[in-house]
Amino acid sequence: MTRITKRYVISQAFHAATPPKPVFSGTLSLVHFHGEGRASSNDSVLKSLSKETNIKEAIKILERSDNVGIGAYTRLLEACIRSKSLSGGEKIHQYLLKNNTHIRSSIVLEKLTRLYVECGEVELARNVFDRIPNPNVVLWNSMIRAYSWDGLFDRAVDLYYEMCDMGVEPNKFTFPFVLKACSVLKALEDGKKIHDHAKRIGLDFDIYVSTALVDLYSKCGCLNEAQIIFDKMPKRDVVAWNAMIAGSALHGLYKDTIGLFLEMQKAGTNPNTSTIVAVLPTVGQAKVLNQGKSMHCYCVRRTFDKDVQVGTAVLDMYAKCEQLDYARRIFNTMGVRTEVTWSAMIGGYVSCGCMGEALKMFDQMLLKDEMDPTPATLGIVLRACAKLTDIDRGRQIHGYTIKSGFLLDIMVGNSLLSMYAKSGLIDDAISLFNKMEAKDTVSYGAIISGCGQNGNAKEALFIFHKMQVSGAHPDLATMLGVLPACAHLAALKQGRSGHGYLIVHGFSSDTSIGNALIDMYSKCGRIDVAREVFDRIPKQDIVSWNAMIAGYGINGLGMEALRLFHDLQKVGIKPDDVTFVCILSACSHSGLITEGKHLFYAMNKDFNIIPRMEHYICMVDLLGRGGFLDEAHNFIQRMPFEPDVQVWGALLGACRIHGNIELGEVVSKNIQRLGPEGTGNFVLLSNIYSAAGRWVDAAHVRIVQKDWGFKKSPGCSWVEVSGSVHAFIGGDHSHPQSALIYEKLEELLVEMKKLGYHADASFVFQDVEEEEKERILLYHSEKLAIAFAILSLSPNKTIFVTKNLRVCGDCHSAIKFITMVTKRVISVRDTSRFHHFKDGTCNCRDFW
DNA sequence: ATAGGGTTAG
Repeated sequence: MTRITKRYVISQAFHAATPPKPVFSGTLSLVHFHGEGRASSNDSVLKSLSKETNIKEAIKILERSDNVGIGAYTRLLEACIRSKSLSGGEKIHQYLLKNNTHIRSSIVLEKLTRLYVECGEVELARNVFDRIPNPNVVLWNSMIRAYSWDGLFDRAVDLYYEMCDMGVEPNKFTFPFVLKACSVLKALEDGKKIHDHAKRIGLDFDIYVSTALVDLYSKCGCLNEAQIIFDKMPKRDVVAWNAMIAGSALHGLYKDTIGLFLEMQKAGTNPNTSTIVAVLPTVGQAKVLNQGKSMHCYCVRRTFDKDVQVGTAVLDMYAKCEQLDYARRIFNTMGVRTEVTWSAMIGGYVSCGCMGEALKMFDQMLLKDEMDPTPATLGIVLRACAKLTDIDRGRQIHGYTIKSGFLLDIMVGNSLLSMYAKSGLIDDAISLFNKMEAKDTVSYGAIISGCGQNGNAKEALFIFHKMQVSGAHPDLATMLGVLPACAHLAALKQGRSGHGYLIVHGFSSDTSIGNALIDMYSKCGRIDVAREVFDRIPKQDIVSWNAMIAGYGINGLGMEALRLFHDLQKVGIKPDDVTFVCILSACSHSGLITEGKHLFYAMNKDFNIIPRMEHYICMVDLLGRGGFLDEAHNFIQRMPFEPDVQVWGALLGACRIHGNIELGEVVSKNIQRLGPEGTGNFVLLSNIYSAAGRWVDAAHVRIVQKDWGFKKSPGCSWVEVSGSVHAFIGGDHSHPQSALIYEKLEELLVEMKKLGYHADASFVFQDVEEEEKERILLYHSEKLAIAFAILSLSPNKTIFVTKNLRVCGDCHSAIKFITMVTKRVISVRDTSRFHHFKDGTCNCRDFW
């Protein structure tokens, strides 16, 4: 799609730049006609030929003349070629066919082939070409070149092989054409074969052939190979330098590119606009503003800046260096601006976060005549829609991509996908994804991370498997979507196999990958492996440290988290706001209240980080869990900004743990005042009432909740057994081994009771008989998952169960008994942390 | 010359 658009633009430009020319104008071939036949009839032919519309006339005259030799036709055709008169040539062709004259003559067929080549009619050219018994190398060359010009690169390469098969030896003009085609196709293997061929003929040192080889190898990523050929060139012109520079720029090698740019000038070759246009993007990528400025000066000195492409490249460089004012100034002073210029400017605003300005410019662009958005423009604007979650505009653009046909452009499709996914419209994203005909690695990456971010990790992993079957190759970014999905599901086996894949493909030393692995392993309960990964990351960044601190936090290893926080300061990396969220919640989970309070104040005083809502949530949680309910309440009231639902929710949770009904009621009034966001809080409040036996109040809360239209999401627990995830909801009978599972639970209950277990009825939130309560509790999802795991996993194996809500208090105590009865180690990950149960205790020290 | 998927908290 992109290609078609570009060609459309180019042909428009061509028409605009070329004034209508009288065909057969000037002195062309007139002289030749005089040399042959009878002067009188030829003279009249020539006269009528001076106008294209008179070709028919010319043919009539030829028809009337006797003994018109083949030369007259070939010269006529030659004239058509020079003036690119397709219609004239076609008329002659038709005349020859009709009269069956000279139509098998090689010389006529050659001229016709060349005519069609020059007029861009490749298929017609090929048709005639195939009738020539032994075309010479020049004709083969122009045919190959014609395919290349028309974008039919694969056919250009095919034709080269055909030519060799026919025993025609390529010359120094053949190689540049066919190598160019290989370079565009990234057909390295073909390119190498052709390179060998050129070597055998001894043409590989020709400046044009060498340049084409440099271009081929550098575009295919073999920069060393390109450099070797480049170094061996006896002479290098600006095109050769540009090929080398463009190759290194393409791979984002800023230093090498600038090095070549300087070297070129030292060698006495002046850069041209193509050089500049190749170099500037790497300057922008590397954000080296000073270098960019001096390149800009160079352009001004050589008046390159009048060139649209150069101007656009300079503008883009400033935008990438976050110098929007410079970029805008360039934009304003440019005499000519193309769609690319506008797109670059809009893109600059988007990456700098100025969405309003970006959308304003996009609207202005739409109002301009003869200025239509390109696929790239739409991609940029969709990114803005995603960041703003401007769904209306996003959908509008979706409509436009359908109408314009741009939806077939895979990048546009991917931008739409990620716009929907990031706006939380995962169903729209999935349906678009299913409709997309061509899907690449990026499409899969977008939908996988989209599913993960929208809480559908299972679907994410399912699509990941489909991706591998489809033959698309997961890359680094794909895995950065897959690993969090594994982490969410605690799917250790799948996460581990992902880790293996990353090692095999050489991605495992990447920092972001390491960070995602730390998170995955620590959420799968393997804090030891997480630490190993952390220690092996060659260049840790702040995210690595944060992930590791958080990992210790949810595993109840607060002291380890604090130790790491102190190590962090020793290495000289500055903690960021997220670091404090991690360390404060780590303190909270381990009951390290003094340390947490200290850190909260140090955060502002020593680290210059102003606490955000998230930090207040952590602090309320820390104080509340620790039993300092009034202090937590005071803390909220002293907040410098309005606390949100989650802050009050943290306090309500603490009221639940410590059974404080009075404060719980105050808090829940505040929550209801703040609006409908706090679904989970209804459950908490109702639980507080029912724990105290106030069934009527509890029921009332449930009724209000219902009236407001909220559903409590059912508790769900799952466990991974030999690579597949088995999920259970409370009282669930849908599992194939259900009967065995319930039998096991009854058996366990008997043993647990012998050791002193009593079902804690305060966790049953319905007013039913005691025995019924015991059953309800016994069939909680976490207990079902544990029973299934006991049946399925060998006794020496730790059982990992994951739950979508907080683990229930009765289950928490029951699991302790289960570890005593079965002598097994059980870990439960709930929404807030890990509970590692062993020998009748849990490492959360009942701080759940 | 412009463009797509990405890790940490709760």
